[in-house]
Amino acid sequence: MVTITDIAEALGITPSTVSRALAGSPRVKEDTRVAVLRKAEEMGYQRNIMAANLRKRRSDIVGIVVPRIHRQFFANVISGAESILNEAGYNVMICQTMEKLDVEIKVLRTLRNHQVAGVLLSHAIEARDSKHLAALGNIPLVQYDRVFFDYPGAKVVGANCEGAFKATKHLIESGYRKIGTIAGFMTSQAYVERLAGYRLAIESAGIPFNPDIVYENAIVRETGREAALKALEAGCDALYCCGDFCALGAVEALQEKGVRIPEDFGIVGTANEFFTSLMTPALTSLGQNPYEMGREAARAFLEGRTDTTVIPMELQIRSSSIRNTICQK
Amino acid sequence: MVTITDIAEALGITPSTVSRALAGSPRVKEDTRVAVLRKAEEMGYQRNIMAANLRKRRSDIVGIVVPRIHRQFFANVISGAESILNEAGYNVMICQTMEKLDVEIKVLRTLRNHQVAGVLLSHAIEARDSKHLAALGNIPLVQYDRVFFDYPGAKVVGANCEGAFKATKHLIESGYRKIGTIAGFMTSQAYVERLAGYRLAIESAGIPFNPDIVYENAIVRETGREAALKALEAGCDALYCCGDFCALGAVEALQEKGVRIPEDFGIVGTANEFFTSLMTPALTSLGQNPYEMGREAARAFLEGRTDTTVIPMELQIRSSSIRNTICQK
DNA sequence: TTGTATGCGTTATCAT
DNA sequence: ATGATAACGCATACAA
Repeated sequence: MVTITDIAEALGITPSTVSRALAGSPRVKEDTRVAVLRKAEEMGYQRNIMAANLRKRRSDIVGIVVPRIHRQFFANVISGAESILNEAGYNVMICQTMEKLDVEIKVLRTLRNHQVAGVLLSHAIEARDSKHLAALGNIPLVQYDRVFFDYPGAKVVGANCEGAFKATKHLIESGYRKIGTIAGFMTSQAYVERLAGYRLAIESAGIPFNPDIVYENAIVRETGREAALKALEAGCDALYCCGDFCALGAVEALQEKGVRIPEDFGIVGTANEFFTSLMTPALTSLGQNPYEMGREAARAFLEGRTDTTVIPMELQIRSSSIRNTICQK
Repeated sequence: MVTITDIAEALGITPSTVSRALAGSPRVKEDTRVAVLRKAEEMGYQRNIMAANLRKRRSDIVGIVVPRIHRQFFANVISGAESILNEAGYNVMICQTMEKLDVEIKVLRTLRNHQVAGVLLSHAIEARDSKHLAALGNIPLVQYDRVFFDYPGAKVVGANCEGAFKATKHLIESGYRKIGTIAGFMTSQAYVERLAGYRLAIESAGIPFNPDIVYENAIVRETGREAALKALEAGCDALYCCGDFCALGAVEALQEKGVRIPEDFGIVGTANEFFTSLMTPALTSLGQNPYEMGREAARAFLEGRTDTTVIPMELQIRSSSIRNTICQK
């Protein structure tokens, strides 16, 4: 393992100068700079990142915390963030919380112990408040997607309210009459806002908001099934779903009951996961631009922002929400 | 930031003893051990991993290199590996190569510079040989899924030959006659073996192997489409596909041509991605047990193995390869 | 522009 | 069982 001292000796100068030359400091003569660079190359020098980090009391790693890596949404956020961070010379450490609070706490402690340069976080469903985030100390934190607004610092969120409004309005315009919603967990602001957007669309259309057809705490396939069956019993003919997995469950449960989609019942999901386009019928879904969200979160960290950035959401209209012409009349 | 020196001073002992106590060394009296532990807890001590790693000349991080995080297969490998490594006190650094050789080289250099404890790698498609792996120096390497057999060290692979054999045999038993294969890249041993398994099944059934209906270099959706159209023209009535994405492309291209699946044409994919169960018809796929593969790769690292572990593959039979009774006659 | 001196926090070797 | 001391490789404040 060749060190800056080795290079210094080979060149008859001191490690300090080598260090400066390697760091591109202006306080070093051009000649010696090129000499150092060439020698370093020649000797196969590789900077010891540990030593540098210890000295600087900060690592070159940025932690990215996601609930689950399996979701296309988060995989895309990661890729987006990585694209920006790598360019800026940072490396990325990806951590999954599996939606569990205790894992999230453990993960944050690990990142803190590693003295990472920053953390991009979308909290676990189980995390009901922001208390545990303080464990990061003064490490810059950017919250994305699922954020706690009461915690200071940069945030990058989707236009949840606006998006859910568009999605619900689309269902209304498709001719559905009694539109319920699978609403997720009210402990998370993102879901609260989606519900608000849903409500706004409903009321804007002159329909009274009916809390009986708001199905909270559902987000996965199985709970989506249960919610859909309740909605059917309550006389609904459409559902705006806060996620694609619960929407999938809803579609399956309804189809098993002989309900035709979209003729009898309209469904819209959220996230625009890859599988939605392969379902029968293909699922209309509210896309969240995760790649762009990841890039924005990374930029927010790099620029030391403390404000909130909103990423637009786009409704990808497919078959599950379009009544055929006969029904539309 | 509280250090072992702080704890030592508070207790009137030396940093050495504190270090030993914290490390659980047997060379320290029980009383002082508990005293140190309690004091550390009380003062909110967090070990500085940088310093420890610098001193030990080795980090507590294991690098996991994947071509793309988006694939369910790799997401599951990661989760499996993580489950074992976290338990053993390691942290994980996930790196995507995007299937590019230059990115893979860069990533390996980064991991080396970080002096990671080990690397689990599935190489990029673009990597045609193992030359660049030497850049890791003496960092333990475990190759998984896509491996170079000419490079020494531990390997964890799927039972590709056996799996492809089962998949192809299944198509034969379903009554298909002219079975081609979308075969992937012959630069990768995994695909070579799948092709071998396919051939073995074909020949075991007394059918002569026909290289004209082997479609190489296809692996993504679009190339799968192209291969399927060629297969159709060549008179095939079934395809064993080395991946699920090329199988998806094949299904789509055939359906657009009015070919009915499975009645007219049988398809089997590989990897058992989530979306395969949602397609119409649902895609039969050869599952690779990625979670288990990740766990085995992690164990291979922990135990310092240098052999090859084979993970069985399981055929998940769905609609795309089962002819209805009328056709079967 | 370069050199000198020091310390980042830990672990390991040696001595006691 | 504990202490003293050095070293891991680098970066910076200060001196020249």
